Amino acid sequence: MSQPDTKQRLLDAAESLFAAEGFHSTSLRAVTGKAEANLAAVKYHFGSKEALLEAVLNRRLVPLNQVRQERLEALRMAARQSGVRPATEAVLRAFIEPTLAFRDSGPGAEAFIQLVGRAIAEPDDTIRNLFMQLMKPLFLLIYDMLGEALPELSDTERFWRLHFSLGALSHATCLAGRFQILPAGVTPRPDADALTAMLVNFLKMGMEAPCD
Amino acid sequence: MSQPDTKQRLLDAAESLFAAEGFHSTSLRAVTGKAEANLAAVKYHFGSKEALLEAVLNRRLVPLNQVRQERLEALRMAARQSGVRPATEAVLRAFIEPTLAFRDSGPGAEAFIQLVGRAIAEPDDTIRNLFMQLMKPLFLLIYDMLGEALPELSDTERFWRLHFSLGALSHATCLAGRFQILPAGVTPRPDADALTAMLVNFLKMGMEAPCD
DNA sequence: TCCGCATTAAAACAAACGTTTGATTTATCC
DNA sequence: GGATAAATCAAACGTTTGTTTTAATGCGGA
Repeated sequence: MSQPDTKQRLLDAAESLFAAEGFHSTSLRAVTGKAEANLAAVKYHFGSKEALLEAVLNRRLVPLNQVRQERLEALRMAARQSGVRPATEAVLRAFIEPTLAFRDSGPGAEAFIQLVGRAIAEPDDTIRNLFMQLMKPLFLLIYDMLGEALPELSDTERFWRLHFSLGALSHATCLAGRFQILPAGVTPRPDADALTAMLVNFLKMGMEAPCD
Repeated sequence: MSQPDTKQRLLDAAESLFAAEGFHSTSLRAVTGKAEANLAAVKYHFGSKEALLEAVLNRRLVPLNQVRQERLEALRMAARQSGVRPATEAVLRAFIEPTLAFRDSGPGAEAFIQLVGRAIAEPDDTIRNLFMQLMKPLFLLIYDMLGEALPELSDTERFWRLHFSLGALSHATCLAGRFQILPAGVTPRPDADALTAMLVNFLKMGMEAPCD
């Protein structure tokens, strides 16, 4: 049980608890308890609770963002070489597919995606800035690519439609099967492919909606 | 400054602070300080911090939900009497229009809508259940009406598309102009009518997207 | 005026929090 | 194998938290 490093165990425990209970509601004693480590280990390995959160975010978000960025850049290159605009669906898929595929890559990853979904709406400025700083280049990139895919859209429309899409995505990932309300005949936990298909299909039409 | 009742001032202060800082991050001392009331007044008037949150939610959400429910019910009646299915756009508008109009009805209302946007993704089960219990009838109603508007949609598709829509709405209300990233040429704070138009226009197309 | 009730006020409660210290153990290298 | 550094540990730090108690205050009716 105690095979990985203490540092890794702390990251795993923090990831799981921050996702399930929220950052402020999770005590360091709960983290070190779950990680079977000493309370002071957090200060030794990270320095503070906030630095621990930063490490949790960095560990997974940097590689994930790199994948998403590569897919978007590849799309941009293909569009420039072929001379045709990138398809809206392809842009959305380049962002969403790696996100949900990563979510299904393990229990820690699923918790992390849930944590990220919450970070977007985080009230605490320090935490939200921590997250937004990591997301800003990617946000501007997909905002830019949507402008290439939909040049007739006004900046304001494009900005808000992107936020609507991010809201839909983060809500879908945040819920993580914890529905209070579940009507009959509903699949509560579709896998990554099924959810990606539904989400991209939905957002593509919204993105391409004509402006009144 | 201290004109309204202590009870009202506590509700106003709690609403504002819970929305801005989050429930767990807001201390009762901050609430009573802002309300210019004694700390023990919370226990006297409400009983506990959680009961204060419940009162904050009830004060505004019950009347707002009643308006939304009435508009949805009116739509259902009109559809039954005319024999034609309700329009998807009309169903969405019946829910979203009162929500955003209410948001613009005052600073307290805006904070409240922000608070509600957060409550959907709240990690704490007690809080989320508190909120979901108030929202459940309305959720089932709009889920039902979307089924009337889009009978060819599978239950799972309808369920998830509704959640995508709620995610987009809650994200848009939660942000409340607090953007970290704001590209040039973007209107950061559209009024209720403009945001409603953009949102309904976006979601209508997503809702009506053909299934593969 | 005096009584009774609703409200407010000050103070303290135990518990939990993030943080820090200093000693102890474990591992690494010469 | 002994010295040096890394890592872990128990314990306490001072604050802050929600809650509770008890006394004081304000106020309307007999």
